[in-house]
Amino acid sequence: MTRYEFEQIDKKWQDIWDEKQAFRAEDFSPKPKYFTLVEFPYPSGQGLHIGHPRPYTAMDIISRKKRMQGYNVLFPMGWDAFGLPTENYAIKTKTNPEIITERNINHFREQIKSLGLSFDWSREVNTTDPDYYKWTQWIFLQLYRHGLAYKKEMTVNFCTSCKIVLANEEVVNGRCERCGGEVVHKVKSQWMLKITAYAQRLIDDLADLDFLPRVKTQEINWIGRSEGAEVDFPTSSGDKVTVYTTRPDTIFGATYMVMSPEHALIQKWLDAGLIKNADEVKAYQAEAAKKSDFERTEMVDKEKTGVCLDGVSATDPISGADIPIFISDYVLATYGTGAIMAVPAHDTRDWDFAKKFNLPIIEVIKGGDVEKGAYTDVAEGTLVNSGFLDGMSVAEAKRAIIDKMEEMGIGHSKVNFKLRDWVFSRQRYWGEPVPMVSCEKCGWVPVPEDQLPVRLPPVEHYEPTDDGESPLSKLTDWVNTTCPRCGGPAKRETDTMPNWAGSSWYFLRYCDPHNDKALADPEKLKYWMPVDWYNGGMEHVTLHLLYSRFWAKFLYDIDIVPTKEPYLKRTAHGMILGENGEKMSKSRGNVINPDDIVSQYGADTLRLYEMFIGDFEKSAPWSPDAVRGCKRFLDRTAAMQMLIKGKGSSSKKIESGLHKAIKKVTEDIDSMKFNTAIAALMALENDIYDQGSLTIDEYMTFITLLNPFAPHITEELWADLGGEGLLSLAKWPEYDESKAADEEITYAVQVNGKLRGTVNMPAGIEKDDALAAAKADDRIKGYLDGKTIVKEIFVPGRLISFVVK
RNA sequence: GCGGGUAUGGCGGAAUUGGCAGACGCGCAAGAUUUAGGAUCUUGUGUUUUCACGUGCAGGUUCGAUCCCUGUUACCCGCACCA
Repeated sequence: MTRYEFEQIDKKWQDIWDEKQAFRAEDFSPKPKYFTLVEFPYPSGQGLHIGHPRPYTAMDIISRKKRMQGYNVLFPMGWDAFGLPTENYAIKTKTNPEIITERNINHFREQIKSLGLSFDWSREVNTTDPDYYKWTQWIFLQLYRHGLAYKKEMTVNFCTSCKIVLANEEVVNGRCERCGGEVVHKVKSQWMLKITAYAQRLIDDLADLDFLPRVKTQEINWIGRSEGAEVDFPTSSGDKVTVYTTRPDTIFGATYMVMSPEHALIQKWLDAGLIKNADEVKAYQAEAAKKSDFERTEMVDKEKTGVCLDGVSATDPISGADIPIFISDYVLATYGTGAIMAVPAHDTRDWDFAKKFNLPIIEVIKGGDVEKGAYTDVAEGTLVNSGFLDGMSVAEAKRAIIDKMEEMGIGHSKVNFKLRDWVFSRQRYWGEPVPMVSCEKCGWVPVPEDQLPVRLPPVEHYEPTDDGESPLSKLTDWVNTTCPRCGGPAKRETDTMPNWAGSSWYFLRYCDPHNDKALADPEKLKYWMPVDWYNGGMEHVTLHLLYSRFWAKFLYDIDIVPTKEPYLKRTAHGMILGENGEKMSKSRGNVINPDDIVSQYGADTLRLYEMFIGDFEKSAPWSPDAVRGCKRFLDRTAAMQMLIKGKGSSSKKIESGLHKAIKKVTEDIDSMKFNTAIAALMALENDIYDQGSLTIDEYMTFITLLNPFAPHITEELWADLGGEGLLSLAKWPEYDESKAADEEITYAVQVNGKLRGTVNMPAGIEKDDALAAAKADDRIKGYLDGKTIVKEIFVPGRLISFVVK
């Protein structure tokens, strides 16, 4: 073979690897284990996107190299197959989603297999398989038993287009993350998961993990921890209002209080007739309730609105000052206590509000001009107008005031999180049924574990009902059941789980995918877990990644899994954009189909190009021309065998080049710098062509280094030239520093910081000899003649620099 | 507004304890070969006629700055009234 004959060899080697089960991970092997993970895809009807192979190939390269380095590698693949697009397609075509899913999976599997990825296909999982979702339901029951799943009547985000309830994480700029539809608030009874109970640990345990810094910061910001205090303010009604503040030190500057329009006490005061301007207050409440999330987002930076309560006021418990109470939608009911003390001098939002409503602004921290704007610096400035706090720094005052409040019994320090509990119910068909039964006498009763899985029953219509209930609710035969506790009449839960459920634990199932007694054998989990390296998209950091860490931590707490964190290392890939630099989409007409590239240039070309396209972490535009450059490189690699002469080493230059390449490729794979690893191999190949010959041993090493990137062509060449066994299972080359050393090094010579020439010198040259040689160089001489050398700098292996006067 | 990031030829991108800027690939140009070629091979390719100038912009530190410091501009991503 003198070029990459992909038409003949791609399929051939894929079949051989399959047949020999070359990439099968072995439970309990004495070799060191290595668990590499890619995010399993949602098998959509569109088939594989050109973006999919990028992370898959990257992790395949890492897995293949690890395998060749003697590791027992677990590199699995599966299907995250519950979800809305399938359900919507089912509605449109009146086809069973199960059938659509099977068809899509088969198509995806075939496409993925055509890329020659070294997955252990014997461990394939599918979230929609009852043998799989039995355990998703089982985990839900454990969460329920431990008080971490609860049903709650609450305001939820509802996508008007998908007709589905969304988790907070699924609402983007007030719109549906998936379809962009408008999100409104609805009050519904929902299953919730208490992820907030793990908020602190989800932050703390990041410290020991090898996650990209931006992944860590994004998770930390999303969880949104803040330290402050809760303080009780007495009111003229006799009720106390508790506020949350991160700036208790500024309490002497509190000139009014703001409560969210939804605050329970407002309703109480209205009912008791304490509020004289009740009509105005009610009107404001109604208006606030009407606003969708999108409108509310739009409100940011717009003028503040609100209504002052006439008839109820509050008292500052420290200063004793009487202050008015407002309601305003800039205070959220869902964060803190739903009420704040407003300190306009030192909070921008309060300042805006105070200016609009002509409220007093009292400076309590010196350092700014509070008539011009809020002074919010906490690092500098001292307390003024604050009684016993005067003269203290912000940090000192915080401590002092909290001590005082605790002493008085009116407040205490408090940590709050932005993270909310996870809305876990969906009123849809294509998801795992929530395994709960509602009994008139016993309330919510879990389905006994021996009755799992609660299978999705066949239905005739997949549309959600007009009242927003799941299609399952129409199946009276299925809904009506008996209570597992008392045997009386009961109804099944008709909500299903969100598509994040099955993906929250799939990596565990890979360790033991066919177990029907447990979600996985504890011994196998102990052997394989944690995942050593997990690569995925940045878009999943506050969704899937956080959810699955939560589940893994819970399962660790109840002794199901052996590690407190599921993933040791997390990296993220960039997107592949269209040729025009825009995101690929049908409407833009810039979509590239991976099948076309594979059939036109071969799988190895696609793999190589996606790795060569640019920095793995960044997005990069597709270039059809550059794809051909990669094909050319592979063709030249095959043709290079015509240059083979003899054994051993052909020249010092190629020997050292080869060893440098071993080092470079090995290190670059470990740091995901695939583009420079490939560039190094291309440069070496150019050097070999320049020399005109190489030995069989050198050639074999070269194709071994290339194998993780281009497994088909290198496997074929290896076999052609009499290589033993499969190249994919051969030994990774060892780097030998002594062989990588050059005999001669080109030194750069500078005079007064400017490059004036280069001089070749023996590798081990001493400083004095090097300086003498540089001074003797004709070109350099010209710059030194007639000048005094005031400084001589020698950087071994790199440069010589003269400073002259 | 807050948090994170980026800025280098015609294009994608290289270059780290500060040491030859532009590796590698694409594109382009000339030539060879070919019936032909979106094939292959060879050579050249940052700008400039020269001096010289060049890593978003303006300064600074240094013998020496894409890299460190100060200021500034543009763009991208995430969050967004979280008290």
